[in-house]
Amino acid sequence: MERVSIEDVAKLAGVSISTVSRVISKSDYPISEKTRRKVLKAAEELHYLPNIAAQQLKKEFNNIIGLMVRDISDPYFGEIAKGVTERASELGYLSFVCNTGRSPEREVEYHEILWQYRVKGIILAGGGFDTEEYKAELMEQLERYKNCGLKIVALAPQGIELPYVTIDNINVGSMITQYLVDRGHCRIAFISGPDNVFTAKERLNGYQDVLIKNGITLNEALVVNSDFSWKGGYDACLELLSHGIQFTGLCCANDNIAIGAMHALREKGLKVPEDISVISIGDITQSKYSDPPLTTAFFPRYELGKKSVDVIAGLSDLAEHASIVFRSKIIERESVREL
Amino acid sequence: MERVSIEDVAKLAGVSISTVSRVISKSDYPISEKTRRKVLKAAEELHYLPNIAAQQLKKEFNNIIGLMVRDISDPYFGEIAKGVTERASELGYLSFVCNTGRSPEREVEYHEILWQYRVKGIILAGGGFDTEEYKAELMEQLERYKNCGLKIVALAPQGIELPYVTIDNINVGSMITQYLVDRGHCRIAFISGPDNVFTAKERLNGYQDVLIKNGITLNEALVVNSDFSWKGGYDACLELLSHGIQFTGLCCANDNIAIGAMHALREKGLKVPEDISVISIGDITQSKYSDPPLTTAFFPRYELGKKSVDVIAGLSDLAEHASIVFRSKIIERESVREL
DNA sequence: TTGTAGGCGTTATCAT
DNA sequence: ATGATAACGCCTACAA
Repeated sequence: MERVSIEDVAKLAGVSISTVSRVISKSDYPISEKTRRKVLKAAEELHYLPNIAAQQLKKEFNNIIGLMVRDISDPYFGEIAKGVTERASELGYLSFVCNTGRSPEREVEYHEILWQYRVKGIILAGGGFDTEEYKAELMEQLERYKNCGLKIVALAPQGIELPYVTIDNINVGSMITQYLVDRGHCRIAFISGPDNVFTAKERLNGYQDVLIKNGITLNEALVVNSDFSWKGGYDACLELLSHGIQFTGLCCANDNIAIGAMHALREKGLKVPEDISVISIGDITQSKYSDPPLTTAFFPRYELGKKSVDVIAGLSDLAEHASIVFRSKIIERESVREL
Repeated sequence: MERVSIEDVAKLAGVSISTVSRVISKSDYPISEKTRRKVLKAAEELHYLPNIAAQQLKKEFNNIIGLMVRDISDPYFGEIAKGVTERASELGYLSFVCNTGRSPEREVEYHEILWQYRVKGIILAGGGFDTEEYKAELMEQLERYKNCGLKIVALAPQGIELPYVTIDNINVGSMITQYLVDRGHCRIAFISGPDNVFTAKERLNGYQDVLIKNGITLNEALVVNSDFSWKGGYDACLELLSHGIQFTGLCCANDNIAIGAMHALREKGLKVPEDISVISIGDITQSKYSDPPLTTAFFPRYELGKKSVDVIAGLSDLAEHASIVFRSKIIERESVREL
């Protein structure tokens, strides 16, 4: 019973392996009902399931999707992963989750391994790094993928042209900033992500655009970087406060940052939203359960994940350099007050 | 350049495919330095990487680990997945993340697919269901796996004997309850998980044991089920409150529940820990950033994930029905007060 | 309707 | 030190 192959089934059923193959793979090849039953019975009895590696040898690609994330324990990526894995399994795919830990080198390694597995496509969930080296590596991979038909989809900006399923990060950065401006805030701080990550840069750009458009002077001391984590937000907020510059509004590049920052504010005796209004981007599940519940821009992570699988499966035809852009909107909760 | 195989490399290098194979697979077979270089150069030039499916055909198993989780977007599973994927890739494995969405049927489906991919092992991250049908199915799979050497490891109770890498859930349920008792609480409520999931049952048992041991009468109206989610905790807490029974302490089966419950308490004007002390199990990252920061029992999810990969890789020899049990401890923060 | 045989890309076993 | 060849398990023309 150890290694049961198609041949064992054929023997037990008293037919040829081609017949078994045809029955098992549900081809529309005509098979007498009697034979089919014999085969099915034998397969059942032996607990036969085809070896995918062997099937694979004939095909061009595996039914596998590679999902590249920076940190799968981050709810941001977790929700994307959920969308990807669920949709993938609906369509008969399996998903490799590749945790890069924010290391460009690991990411490149993963690309090679995924390629060896002949995955059908790769989803880049995190934003790319703005370094020449990283971009060059990525471009090279892409070139290879294009030649062989392996599909690639990005959910966040990579600094190069490729198929995107995403939201407009500049725009969402603007939205949250404008939201505060509209409510009378003009001293607005921004806690960003790492300064070499495109996602962070774009959101920050959106913030800056709005300030300029509204005639508010940019103040470098009001912008601080973090690493998109709770702790990062906490630390960054403390740093921001240490600058001693007054502000009434705080835009955060994601919800993690905002939750960490609110924690820091609380520790410093500052009340949200009475003293400081906080707004961010993400709408992760726990943003609803923070204290106060967080006002944040909806980011359709689950949908993004699902859609990107459709693109790879060829269900959603996305031209080579086209993009699918989802819309965002502000989820109003209780962390912002009108001045 | 489309599909480059070992044969292409052999041709370009002007050697036989066996030679290429020996060079590429780094066998300790003697190869002249000159030939080796020729082969490596050709491989480089063609961007050759071996097709794993083909290699697979020869081997018994793939270097793939299947990770079965209920909900990858839940930080509990996210952290486990991080431990698994990181350790896996250190050891040259890739991980399929299988999101079962708490459906036993999907779980069984996944087992079949993973088997077809000839994965090296499967990690059961969530607690099993206490239904005869589910257990029977699982037992059957296990039988098959045992026959062919596919390893299986559970991180949470499944109701049957198999290798575990886990913590003692009964004990941790007791620990948090005792912690409240020690601080003078005797009216203690418990928000559990789904009542057919072993993890939830065991933690609840621990709670009941402690109450009995301390001569506190069990009150059914103080125990409520949830689904281990934020919303579940929120709803369950509201339900609990609706029973109208006074309590000063609240044990939650996990941090999600606690965070949701604290939200409900806040809405009802109840202060934590002044009016109600809350304690739970998990120590997920955001438990530190809740308001107030949550006192909770440490649950080494990342370590559990890592260790289970070691077991599958054969690095940590775990006898067939033995277990590796991690220790827990209470992380004291600010959600509990002494009466 | 069913069976036979060749090939998918590798590795391992023989030869040379 | 290198090369030819037979598996590995499956699919698919092509035959019967």
